Amino acid sequence: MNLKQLSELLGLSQTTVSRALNGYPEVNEATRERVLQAVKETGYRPNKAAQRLATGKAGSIGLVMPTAPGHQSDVHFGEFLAGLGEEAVRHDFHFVIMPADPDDEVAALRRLAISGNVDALFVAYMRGHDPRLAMLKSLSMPYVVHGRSFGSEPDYPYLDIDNEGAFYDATRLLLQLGHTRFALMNGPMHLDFAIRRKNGVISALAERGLALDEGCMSHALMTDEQGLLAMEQFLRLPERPTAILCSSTVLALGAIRAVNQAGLRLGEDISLIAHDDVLPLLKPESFSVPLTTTRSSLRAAGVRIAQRLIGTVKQAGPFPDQELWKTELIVRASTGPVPQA
Amino acid sequence: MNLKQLSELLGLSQTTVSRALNGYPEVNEATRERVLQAVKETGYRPNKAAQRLATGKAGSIGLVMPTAPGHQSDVHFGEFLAGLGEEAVRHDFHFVIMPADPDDEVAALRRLAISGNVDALFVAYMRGHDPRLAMLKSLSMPYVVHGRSFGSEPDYPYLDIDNEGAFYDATRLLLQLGHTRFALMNGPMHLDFAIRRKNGVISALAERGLALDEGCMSHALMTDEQGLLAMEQFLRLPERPTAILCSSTVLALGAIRAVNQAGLRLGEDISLIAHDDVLPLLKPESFSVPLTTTRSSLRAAGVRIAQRLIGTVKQAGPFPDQELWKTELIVRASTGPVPQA
DNA sequence: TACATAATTGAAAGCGCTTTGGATGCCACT
DNA sequence: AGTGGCATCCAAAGCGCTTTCAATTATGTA
Repeated sequence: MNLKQLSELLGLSQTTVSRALNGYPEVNEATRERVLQAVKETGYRPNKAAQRLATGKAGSIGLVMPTAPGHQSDVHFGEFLAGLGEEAVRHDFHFVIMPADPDDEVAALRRLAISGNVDALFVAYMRGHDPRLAMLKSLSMPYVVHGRSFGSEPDYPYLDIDNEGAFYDATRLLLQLGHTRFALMNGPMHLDFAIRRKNGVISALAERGLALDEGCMSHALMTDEQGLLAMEQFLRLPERPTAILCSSTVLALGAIRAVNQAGLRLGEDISLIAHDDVLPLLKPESFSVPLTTTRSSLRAAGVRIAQRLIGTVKQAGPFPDQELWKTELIVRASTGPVPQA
Repeated sequence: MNLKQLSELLGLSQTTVSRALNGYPEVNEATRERVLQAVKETGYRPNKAAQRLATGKAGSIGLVMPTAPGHQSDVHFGEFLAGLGEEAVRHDFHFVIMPADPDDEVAALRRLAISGNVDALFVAYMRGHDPRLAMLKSLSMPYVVHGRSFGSEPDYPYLDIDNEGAFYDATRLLLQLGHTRFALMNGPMHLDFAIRRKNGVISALAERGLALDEGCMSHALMTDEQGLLAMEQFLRLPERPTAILCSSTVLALGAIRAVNQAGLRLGEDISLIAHDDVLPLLKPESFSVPLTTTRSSLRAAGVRIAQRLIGTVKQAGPFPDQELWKTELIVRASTGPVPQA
């Protein structure tokens, strides 16, 4: 069943049927009803390829999937994708996923853009001074960045969470509980969120005249293993930190294992706050000691970015260019007053 | 730059240029060279939408992304996708990803198929007696199943690993080491791979006149947390098992935590073999006690399935309909002789 | 009542590609 | 010279949709 057949069936022209379907105002409401009814009865579905050809819109958003060892199959990627997908499916949009080595990001993104089968780009894993921004700006294709790029003029469309604020608040909470010896378990140093989280911690500490020692900071891939290693290192320090800030619940997993192995009690000897992306795999509330977290749903961010991207392609109203989401600080049992030595 | 312009530039017809580009035999080699040269110089790229319209091929493969809580953002999904993507990008194929609730799988798959923007379907998370198979067969669209469906006639195209063989071999190894008390930590009961792995263990044990007690079997989502819980339960049994088979390295993570917490030594008091999907997040060789595993790369499976799917759409030679991959049994330090009581 | 205006609808021209159904010229062979 | 067979190439017809431009009818207005 195609447009022609449908229009013949209705005794209308293809033009009118097309307009009725696409919500054009110049078609009689009664006619539109009739068309809609016929669509329901016949099960007619417009041919995507033809629509694309005629409109020049592909109905898809492109994204690069980093694929080097370590970056590979990031737990967060799937969750984010679920968010994008949730929105995309409502608009009959789909994804063009291009796998690429992180070193090839700029080129991969350009290839994707000129490939002609995407209408918009989604960009993630932002770094400080990210080289992709300049390329994106030159591209004349809508895009939204997830995160930001520290050190670059913030004149590009993005959605980010307030990483600095989150870790500032978390640090303040621990300070109020009396802690003075802090450690930060962070993601890879070049990534934007890691930079901002570090800044948040540092500025909260600075207000009390405290500083974050180099030895009390780790930058690593956010895996269980790395969390364990980093925590073991912290625990070996002569002045053992009592307050740990952790960029991911995945890292926290390993970290807590180290704490337990050392015979220490979480929430008593050691307080820990982790950032929670709301991964269904790892619920902070069901840890043996429920985790205090800064929370922001990765999936919700995916939904919102898809909205903006698709909305822009469909020219459906203006969207804010920059959005900064606050995180929630949720206190559970992994934080407690500093132990009396 | 489009076909028309390119052909005018060359003083050829669109027909000839099109054929030269698509490898048709009836075009003079010299002409073809000339065309190829011009393509290089002008940077001409065929318009995908037009090709799709003309050929009726969308150049994409569709997949459903399960999205219910728990199933959500499965670690394995991303890794598998990386494999699919790796192959797809070589052929300028992309994915249409449709998120759907697992309860809605059949309908979602049908919607995807009739949406008209996919040429082939990829289906995963197979269950015993999977209801999707009948629907797929009625669809007249190529598809490949990852895994199989226990209890259904195996007359559909699939790629699976020999789950039964893997766990049979693993069990045999442990038997040879003298173990007699076994436990199996498995994935969700309804999933095909879980059924087959259980069968593998049972049949190896049966050869020695042993059986797998109900209490020594757990079926759960493959998360760290569930691994911990299951192992804690096993360790509380009066006749504590000494040999553990584990359906995932993620489960093993939690399981090992429980072992450590109980003050037992992995590879000495308790032997454990886990199935390793080669997730970059979790390398069995870098566990504190390196893990003995049955290994099969999920990513490689993704690549292969994409090959078959794309090859079928492009009608590039016949592909085997059924493939069963052997797994590797890799012995590391988490297995040892049964402790002398 | 006559005419401008608004409300509906249609015919037809693309969008850029593939492919069918011939052309054309050239050669070898009767 | 006449014929059939090849090797090349092309004109033109779609693929199924959107959209421009124009036609038709209904509605007001003077």
